[in-house]
Amino acid sequence: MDKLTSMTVFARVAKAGSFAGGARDLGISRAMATKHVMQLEGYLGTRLFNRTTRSLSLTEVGASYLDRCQQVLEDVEEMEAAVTHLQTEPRGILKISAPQGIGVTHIAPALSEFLKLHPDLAVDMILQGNMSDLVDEGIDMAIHLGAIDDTSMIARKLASSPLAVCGSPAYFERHGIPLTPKDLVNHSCLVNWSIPPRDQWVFKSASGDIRIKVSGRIMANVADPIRVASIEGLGLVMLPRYIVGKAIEKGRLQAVLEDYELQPLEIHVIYPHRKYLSAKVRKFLDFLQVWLPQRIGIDGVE
Amino acid sequence: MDKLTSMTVFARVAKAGSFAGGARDLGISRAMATKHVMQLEGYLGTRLFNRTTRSLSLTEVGASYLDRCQQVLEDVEEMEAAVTHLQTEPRGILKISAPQGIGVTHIAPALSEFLKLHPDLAVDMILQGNMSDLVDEGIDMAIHLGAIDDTSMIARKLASSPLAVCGSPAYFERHGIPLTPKDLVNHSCLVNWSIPPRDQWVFKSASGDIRIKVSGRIMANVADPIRVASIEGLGLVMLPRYIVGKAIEKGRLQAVLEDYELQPLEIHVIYPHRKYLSAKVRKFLDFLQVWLPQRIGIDGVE
DNA sequence: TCTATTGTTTCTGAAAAAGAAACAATTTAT
DNA sequence: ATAAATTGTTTCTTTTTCAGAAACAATAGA
Repeated sequence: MDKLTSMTVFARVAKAGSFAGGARDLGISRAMATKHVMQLEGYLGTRLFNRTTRSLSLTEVGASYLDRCQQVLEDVEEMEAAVTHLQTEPRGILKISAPQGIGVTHIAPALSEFLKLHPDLAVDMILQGNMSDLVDEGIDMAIHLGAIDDTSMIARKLASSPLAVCGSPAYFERHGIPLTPKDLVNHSCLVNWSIPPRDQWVFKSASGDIRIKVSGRIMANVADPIRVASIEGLGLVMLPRYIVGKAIEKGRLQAVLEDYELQPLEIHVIYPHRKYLSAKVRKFLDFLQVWLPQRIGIDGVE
Repeated sequence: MDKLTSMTVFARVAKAGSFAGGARDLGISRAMATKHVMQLEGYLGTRLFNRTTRSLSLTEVGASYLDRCQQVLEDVEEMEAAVTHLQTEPRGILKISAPQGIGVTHIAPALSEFLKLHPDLAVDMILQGNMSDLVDEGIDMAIHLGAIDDTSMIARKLASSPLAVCGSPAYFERHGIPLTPKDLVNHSCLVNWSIPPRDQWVFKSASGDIRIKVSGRIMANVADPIRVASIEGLGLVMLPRYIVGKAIEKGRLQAVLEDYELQPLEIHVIYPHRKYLSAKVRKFLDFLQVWLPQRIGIDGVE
């Protein structure tokens, strides 16, 4: 039984505070979590956990072991990162997380092209993961929309896309066209709460920012449903041009409040702060940096 | 395939300079050595060795990996030592090396008694290994006779035993009894060359040390054959009392040159210099420290 | 009380690990 | 120079191990 794996399991169980939790985190069965830790205990000849049938606590030895364990696991990780850093050709699996909208419209096509250049590379794409724990999930990089606050990561700005407030012509026929941001409070505004600041739409004006708290009958954590709902006439949406561009072009949606400037949506890529960056991450970063600004704004969902 | 094992194999192969050599050192087949390294290479996506069918050299990446590898392996070892250090009860396998003579007469009995006290302990005893590479062989402790020079080890003096020059009455009848050390050059002296200073017998006298270079028809690296040969009348031996005591007592051997003082044979135990000492080593050291001085000198081989 | 969840054990199919033998390539010995 | 030995690797087979499903006892919460 791979000792490093057992150490990982042990550390995770300790962190989660339970075998079941640790097993879930790692995607293995409870049975295996137990076995790994037992193996370790057998090998070391000590209990690492005090188990009282339902609650775990680290033994004194276990606590001491955990410390060093984590250090060793980190070292191994860094060692391997250092090696893959020396590679020039991307290979292995690139695990990338992105919001659904841009993920489908831009990142996936970018990846397709990138994969063609690098035959030894594979991709694991996670759309709309909660992205709270990049490193926990083993994610190499994540696309992030809007403001950045997490400082433990490195963020690089890739592009920005203008936002548009829009609705369907049918909707405007029934409810009228808002002429100032304040009018929005009387409209049904469909919100994509995955892009901060969630249910507030911010307009720029000479007299400072105007924040409008909007609400409507649909909220979603991805852009597509509300784009569709908006076309169906269910309300207004504020979405980036790369999502609604085509719909506006074809007249299915109509932009409003165009005299009021909106803070463009910034598109960042964030990745864990590491001493060594693997070739796959390094090269795809560079690739995106060139590719995305070229494509953003000229496309849109059909 | 256990990654730590693979790392160990890789490090050993690199050290040995060949797969076959590394495999021999580790006691595994050449096939496995290859596989372990290949696995590692596959995982890292780089060659670690440049193999030109018959000669090995580390890749640039391989060299960098080796460094960190060794560090990690050391860390793991220390981590586990730290854990076993916290144990109070000896357990696992105590690997101990000793010269054949004292190994059989004293260390083995001591171990028997010690094992009775500690049910979770097992022993791996190596008699008369060349003991050059204590840590390489994974030996926990070694009994050493005579002067100590290796400083990378910790040595603790356990006891000392007087040496006796003796031969069989039949031998003396035929060749006469040596009256001074110098007479020895005309005698057949059977030498145990595993105890330094090999073929020189050193006597103390008022006018300084007298070193006599002796020679005879039998040399051995263990004491027993020359003890037996001496009893058979084949020559003189210089052996510790705990070996020849009984034979002298029973008249099968006769001590000579008793007016000349011999540097007593010192018995040390040496063990690797480690930050953490396992319970099995710690406790057996203490056990021997008490047990051996009590027994040495009162016994002898039948 | 009943239900859900925990840690562990048992069992079974799948996966792998390890070495023996075979092989080509190459060095060393005779 | 020829033979013998040694090297790294591959193939093949046997044995061992691994991993999860299911079952189980124990416990916490509703």
